[in-house]
Amino acid sequence: MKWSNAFIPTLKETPSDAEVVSHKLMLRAGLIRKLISGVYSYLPLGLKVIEKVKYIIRREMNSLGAQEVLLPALQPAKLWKDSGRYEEIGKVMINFIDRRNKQMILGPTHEEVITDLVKKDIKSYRQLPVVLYQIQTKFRDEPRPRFGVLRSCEFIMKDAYSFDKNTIGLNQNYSKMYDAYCAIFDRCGLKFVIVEADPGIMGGDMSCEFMVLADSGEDSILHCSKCGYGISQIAEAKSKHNCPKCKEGKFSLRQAIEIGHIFKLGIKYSKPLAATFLNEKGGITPVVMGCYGIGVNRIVAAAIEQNHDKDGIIWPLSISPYQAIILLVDVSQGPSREYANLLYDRLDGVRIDVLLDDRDERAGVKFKDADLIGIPLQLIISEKNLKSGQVEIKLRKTGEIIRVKKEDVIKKVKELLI
RNA sequence: CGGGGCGUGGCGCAGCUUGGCUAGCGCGCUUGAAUGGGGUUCAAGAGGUCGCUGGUUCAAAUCCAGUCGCCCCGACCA
Repeated sequence: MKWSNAFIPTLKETPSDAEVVSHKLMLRAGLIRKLISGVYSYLPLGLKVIEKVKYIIRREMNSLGAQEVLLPALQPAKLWKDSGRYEEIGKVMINFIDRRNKQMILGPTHEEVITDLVKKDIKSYRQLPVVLYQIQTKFRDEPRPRFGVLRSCEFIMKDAYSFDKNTIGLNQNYSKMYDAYCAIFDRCGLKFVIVEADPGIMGGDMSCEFMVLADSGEDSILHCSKCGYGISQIAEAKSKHNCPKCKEGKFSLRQAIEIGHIFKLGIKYSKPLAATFLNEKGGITPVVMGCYGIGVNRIVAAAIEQNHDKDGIIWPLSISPYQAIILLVDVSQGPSREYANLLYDRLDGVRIDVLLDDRDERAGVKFKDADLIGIPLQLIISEKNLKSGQVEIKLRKTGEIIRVKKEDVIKKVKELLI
């Protein structure tokens, strides 16, 4: 993409309604814009990051044998009355009457719908286990949306559901998901901790939360700096001083952002919604469920919370909107522009996703914007460099500048992108 | 929902306490010129019913009431 005809509106100053760093930078770097409180539009750069995160999630889900589906956001309220959660969830659920006078809701989560789906087609233990997932927009009328996309009323979630014939099967799927979640967050470049949590209204026997330590986090957790063991603050008293697991590390209260949560649901939904199958002995048994969620928008915000400096975002390579940005610091129509275009085409030819800053702006503006939007590699092209047959490659993360000969640029870029 | 704060061109703000001529500043935007490696300079422009409604007054961005919106703390967070 060439910046001169792209929609990447960066801001020099932070809009006054942003408080936390990820929100400020997402606005300034032109990733998002607010429509109303708790509802955001994703601009091209923001959407690209979302898509990168989705790609990583899909790869990991598919490789553990989960299959992708897409469930409706529009749902009948009756389904929720049947499961017993209608009253429980209350005002958070967006509720309305359709033209046939039928009470409808916009899905805040999908246990009910998926259970209903599966029960109609799964009749025998021979059809189990099944693991399904989707990446979809959830709607929650939050009492207090805040911190940009960290708590919003409309957000993208990956939710997966496992269906097993017994607890042994559930435990296996839960454990596979646990591993996949670690892989996903690792690949997204996040440092995270896993805490035992309170399943809350979701129900079930146990749950684990995947948390990114960040001052702006809304959740408090107790975390052992030595062995990494953690528990969510709600689940246990905060009186403990030493880690209950390794007995050595200090147990300290930390703020964190919840980016994933996995639950062993058991028969909490399958029983009331009558999702049953015939077991080996011909008995009618409810399916044993697990459910596994990831906040896709939150991964983006959390990645920024963990990877930024005073100049802007520092994207982990795996989720960066572009892999490299070419900075044409001379504005003239001369050889440097020709070379920048040539390099752009060549990188494009070897499938490197590159942004060419060919705007009629001064060098300073381009440097500032490049730092702000945080693309890992900055390829700096100028008359000065070209005279000595060179291109500068600046690493956003360290600020290190590598000078390479023109003919070696592609090779070096490939090398740096590994 | 309780407490607090804020709404003035696209963005950031001043003016409001103590009402008074054509409502200001910085950035951005348009045009021209110069400049050209870390948010360039000069000149000329465009752009605002001061969130909205009502009230007080000769006169309201400014005072009063209501209302809408936004942010923060708390409650809540499946």
